[in-house]
Amino acid sequence: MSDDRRLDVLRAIVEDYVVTREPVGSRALVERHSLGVSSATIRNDMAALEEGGYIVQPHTSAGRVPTDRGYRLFVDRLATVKAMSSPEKRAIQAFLEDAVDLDDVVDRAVRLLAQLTQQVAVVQYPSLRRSALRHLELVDLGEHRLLVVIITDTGRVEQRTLDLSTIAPALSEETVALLRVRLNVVATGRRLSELVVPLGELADAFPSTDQALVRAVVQVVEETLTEESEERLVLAGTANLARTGAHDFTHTLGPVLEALEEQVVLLRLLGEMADDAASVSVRIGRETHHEGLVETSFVTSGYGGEDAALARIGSIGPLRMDYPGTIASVRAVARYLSRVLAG
Amino acid sequence: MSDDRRLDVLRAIVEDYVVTREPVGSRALVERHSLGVSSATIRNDMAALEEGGYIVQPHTSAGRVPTDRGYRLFVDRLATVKAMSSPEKRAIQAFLEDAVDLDDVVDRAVRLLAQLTQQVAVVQYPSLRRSALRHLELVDLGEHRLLVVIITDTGRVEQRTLDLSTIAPALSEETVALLRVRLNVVATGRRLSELVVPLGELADAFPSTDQALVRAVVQVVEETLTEESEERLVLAGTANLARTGAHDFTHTLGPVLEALEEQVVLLRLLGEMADDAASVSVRIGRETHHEGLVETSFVTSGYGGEDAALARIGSIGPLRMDYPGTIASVRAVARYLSRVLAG
DNA sequence: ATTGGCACTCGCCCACCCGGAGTGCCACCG
DNA sequence: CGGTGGCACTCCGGGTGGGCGAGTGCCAAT
Repeated sequence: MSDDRRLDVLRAIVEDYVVTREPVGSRALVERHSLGVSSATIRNDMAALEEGGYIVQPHTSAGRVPTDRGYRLFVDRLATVKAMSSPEKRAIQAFLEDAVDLDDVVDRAVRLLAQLTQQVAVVQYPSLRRSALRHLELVDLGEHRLLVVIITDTGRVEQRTLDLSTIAPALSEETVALLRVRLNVVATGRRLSELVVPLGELADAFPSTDQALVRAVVQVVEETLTEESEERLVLAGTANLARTGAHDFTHTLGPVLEALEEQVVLLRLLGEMADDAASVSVRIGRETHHEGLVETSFVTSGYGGEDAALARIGSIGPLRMDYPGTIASVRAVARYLSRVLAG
Repeated sequence: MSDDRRLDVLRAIVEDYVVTREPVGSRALVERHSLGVSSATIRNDMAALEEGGYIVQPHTSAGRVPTDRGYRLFVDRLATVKAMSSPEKRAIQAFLEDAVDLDDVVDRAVRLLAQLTQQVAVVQYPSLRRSALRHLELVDLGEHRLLVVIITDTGRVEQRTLDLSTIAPALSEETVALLRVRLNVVATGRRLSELVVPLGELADAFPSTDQALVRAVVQVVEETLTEESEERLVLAGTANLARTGAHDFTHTLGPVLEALEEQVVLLRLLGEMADDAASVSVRIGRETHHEGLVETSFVTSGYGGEDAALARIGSIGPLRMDYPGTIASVRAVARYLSRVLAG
């Protein structure tokens, strides 16, 4: 008995099931794929695949459906990558290049990916922690309030206001100006990891009356760069869930929508997937480790950095999604997104 | 025949239907409400109400269901306002007051409203156009790029970057500083409507070499205050659509989700509703003028201004929603949101 | 105007049945 | 020993038909 053929059979089952959304039987398989053997042989192979946990039959006397494990084997060893056509590539690039600022780039990327995959797209904002700082700005708002603006080399702008009424009741224009200059000297062009120590030493250079102020500002900068670092997510295409695959979810898609609204869940998942070795990472069904997502798969890719990615972009769809196509789309958008951000 | 009783009947039908989600018949009505007449009489009234277009029966020999028109009459003349309990009020206020900045306030408000109504909540960011300016900041980013930061008295911060390479290749520190001071003198504490003329005159006070720069900056400020003025929307609770009322929508909830993703649609609607006289405005079914929303109703209220509202907050749910409850929740959250923003 | 009564209409539910797709197994073959 | 044709069996899905019950409209009586 040939192991190769069994894998061919699994591949055929996945491919057919993705298209028809119906359990696929042995006869249909030999008709639609040139496997060179009879349906009886396929039946034997199917029994073996079921034994191995790669497929199941919903009821006796029904065709087979891939399991999570079956999909996993499919994406790991069987999927043939689809290349994007040149016109598609050009369209993606052109669409992203037209963006006017970071918000616009992210917005365009997420809509584009939702459109390409006909699923739900997710884009994580470029990490502040891994970005380099371009500029720090302090603005005295009056009423003892100081605005801290942080600008990164990816174009991301983050702001925080700081209430100084208990710390520095009298805020002198000169102190602010001096602090602004020194902060920028220390911080510009560096990443957070290279920043903690120098920032900590900064306060020592100021007169004792101002040290509380300096420490407060430094603390806000550090907090913003760490706490909020992975926080922002943008979604698009939730309507695709209802449109294409209302029946892909056994009950309703309520739990899925809930999971998507809980950004914490997605952020944790994205974090886990960043640790995966490959550039494109796939989580199938239970591998998402979240109740609401057991009937979905999540394909993500890092973007924005040569060595370690700045953040991730991904697509969420039903278990029976077009894995090769989704992987190709996610990879392509990630690639061009990186290019646009670098340029 | 008493017109009053007919209205009572309509009210009873709406109230029952909202709870049971099933067509309500004459017998059930007299049992559950003390109308003091027999079911036969109710049947006559129902026939008249159907004649008037307020109710319909899905099939012959079924109970009656309110029409859009029936709901409209209900909210206009029949709904008895539910007062929020004091503990509820206190909880709302406390929850909103804990917010740390504008983004947080808006985020909390939208989640809170989604939770209270068990529907989809929408919050529009405070209008830039109607806000007063607190501060304008210019930051030289190098590489011929200038960052313009606009801060309003509601705490909203908006930023734009400006490419000056074609306008002012050599950007002097002094020019920027001078422009910053003058911009703030002119703009601080004013609203856009009071701002267009003075901003336009600003360039005249600069040497001719800098006028192009000044005009570019002024233009960006004006664009940001107008174009983007109503742009930002935040949603929450889309999962509630699937949870509570999967069967409230004849086909799927796909079209509804699509409409919600098209923020343009919601923005137009919010704009229209701002023109409505009352503080709380209700759109029922077709009144939304959007195909995807024909099976939903939209309850909104302005917030944040004594005379003209800064922006709107609202809740979207199925046609058969609890109108009095939703109206009460929307009004309450709007009120406390206004209070928090003003304080 | 209101009411009790009554004939009538349908939608819903359930039970039943049949066809067809698909399986597992077995005996047979190269 | 793997592959194949054949066959009995299972069981889902869909279609049919009948009874029930909720609800209506109408009418004659009060």
